[in-house]
Amino acid sequence: MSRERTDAQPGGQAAPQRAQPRLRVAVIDRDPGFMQVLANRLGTLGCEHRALSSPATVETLVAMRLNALVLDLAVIGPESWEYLERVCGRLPGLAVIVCTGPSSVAQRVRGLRLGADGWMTKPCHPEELICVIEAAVRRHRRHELPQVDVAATIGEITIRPDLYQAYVGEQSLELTAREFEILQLLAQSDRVLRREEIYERVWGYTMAHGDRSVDVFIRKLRQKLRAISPNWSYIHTHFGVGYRFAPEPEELELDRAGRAAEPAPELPAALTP
Amino acid sequence: MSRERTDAQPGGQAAPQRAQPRLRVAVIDRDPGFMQVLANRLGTLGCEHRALSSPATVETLVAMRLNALVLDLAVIGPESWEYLERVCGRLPGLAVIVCTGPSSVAQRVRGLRLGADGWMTKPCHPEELICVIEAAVRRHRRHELPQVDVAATIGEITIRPDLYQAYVGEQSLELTAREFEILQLLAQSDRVLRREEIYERVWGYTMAHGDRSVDVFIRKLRQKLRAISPNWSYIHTHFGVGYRFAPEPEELELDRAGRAAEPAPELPAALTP
DNA sequence: ATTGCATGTAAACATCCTGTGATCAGCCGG
DNA sequence: CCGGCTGATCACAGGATGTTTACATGCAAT
Repeated sequence: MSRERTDAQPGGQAAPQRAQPRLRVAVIDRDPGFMQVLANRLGTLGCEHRALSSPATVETLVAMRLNALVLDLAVIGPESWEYLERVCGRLPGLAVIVCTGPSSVAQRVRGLRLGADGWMTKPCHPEELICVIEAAVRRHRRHELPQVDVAATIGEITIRPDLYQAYVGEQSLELTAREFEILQLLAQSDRVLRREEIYERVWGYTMAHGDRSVDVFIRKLRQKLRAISPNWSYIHTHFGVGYRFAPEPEELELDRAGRAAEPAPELPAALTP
Repeated sequence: MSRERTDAQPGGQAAPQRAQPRLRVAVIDRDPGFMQVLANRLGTLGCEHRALSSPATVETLVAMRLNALVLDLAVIGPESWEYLERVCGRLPGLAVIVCTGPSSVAQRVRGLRLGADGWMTKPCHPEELICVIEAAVRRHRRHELPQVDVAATIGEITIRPDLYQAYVGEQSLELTAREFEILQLLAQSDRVLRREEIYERVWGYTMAHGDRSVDVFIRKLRQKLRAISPNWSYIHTHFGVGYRFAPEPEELELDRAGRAAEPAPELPAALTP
């Protein structure tokens, strides 16, 4: 049997233009005039912005939950390349624009290769810089899952993004915020998700090697799911790979001989010859 | 039957990284020298590239299944803005880089607002342009994988990258992660693969001399394949060389005289349906 | 046919992966 | 300030997986 969903996602996007959360931008620079003008303009556009006159630690940047970072390498000093690399490596979802004084082709190439999304040479027009930021963020945003705000029922579980909670009938699963986000992500994907993928999408930055957080949350989810909806299994482990969400009624019936393992869910479209 | 496959993967590591299909880039420009240099460099990087000296229709661009488009507005002429808008609107997944002569801030702002992902001013260094292309494409690719991983059926078995598993009909082969990766790699290649090659692509590093791991896994694969799909043979040994994947119905009846061995698979030709 | 490798097969062994429970630190409202 | 809740991290155990070894078999060249 195929999984039942009450609300199909709108195939093409378009329709549910949900108000996008305001852009969060940080600027690491020291030119007061430039910062002032930029701040004004960003404010007008409705961005939350923050100005820093010295490099922030990666952890700080993570905590700020930014969409974009504008960076003058001159402020960072000699270790600016490592800094850039660290930030881009740890926050793959962050749009990083280097905005700095005159540079050589080699420097620009290096910066972009390390993960920067754009490079503006000072002096530059604030409006143009803002456009570059917007262009970079636009790209990043496209990859966020088309957050569907409509409720969906899968198996016995109803997911209510508007309430940040899941239910079986009237009964709440009492999920915490993070638990809910993981459940929602899994339920939206029809495939095996690797831990790194889950972590990156939910936590917003790259998973450290050996981190078990995802496992622990999966366990909590299973616990709550099992408690409220026994004789269904929802989250399946793919050993050495990751987890996959698929509601399946418990087979009370035992193995007829070699047990046929779970059949392959049918393919989405009519691909394949 | 037509097997669909992607182009050979660019060498490089494998295990943690997923194999990415080659980049497809088109350039609309008229400067022969510039095009030449760019083409060389793109070729070296393993990109498929195509040069156009006049604007292509949106339909044409769609048909080319591009990842990135480099565009000199001067080539388009007066209606370049509408053209840019049309292309960006219709192909939101395409990275568009405008690479054109001197311009005003207002023009660059306009271009970026219309949806361009980057703006390079000519004359520019080809390497820098390429970095900008890569930066623009980078994010698009990050989560685009599910598209690429289409299921393929070869012989009796169906390979489902989204589930990290292979099936015959509804029945799973119960492959482990590594077994699946090897099967997938073999099935994607239409040629004999040396052990070292297999090892390097799947394990991600160089095979130690005398390591038999690949053999052992091939054995396990054959075992599972035979169990679930008898009277087909899939993995063929090339003595002193390596292994080759090719589904072949078992010949029950034997040799007419010297028996013609397996007929040579038709030559590559322009494969694909 | 005989010899030297290359490969197939099977089992023992070592390692890694995951599930689980417990503990600890930070945050917020009372 | 405290208590309750959430999320991070740890240690351990059991099982699944991957690696290595040893021996049997098969191929190719002398």
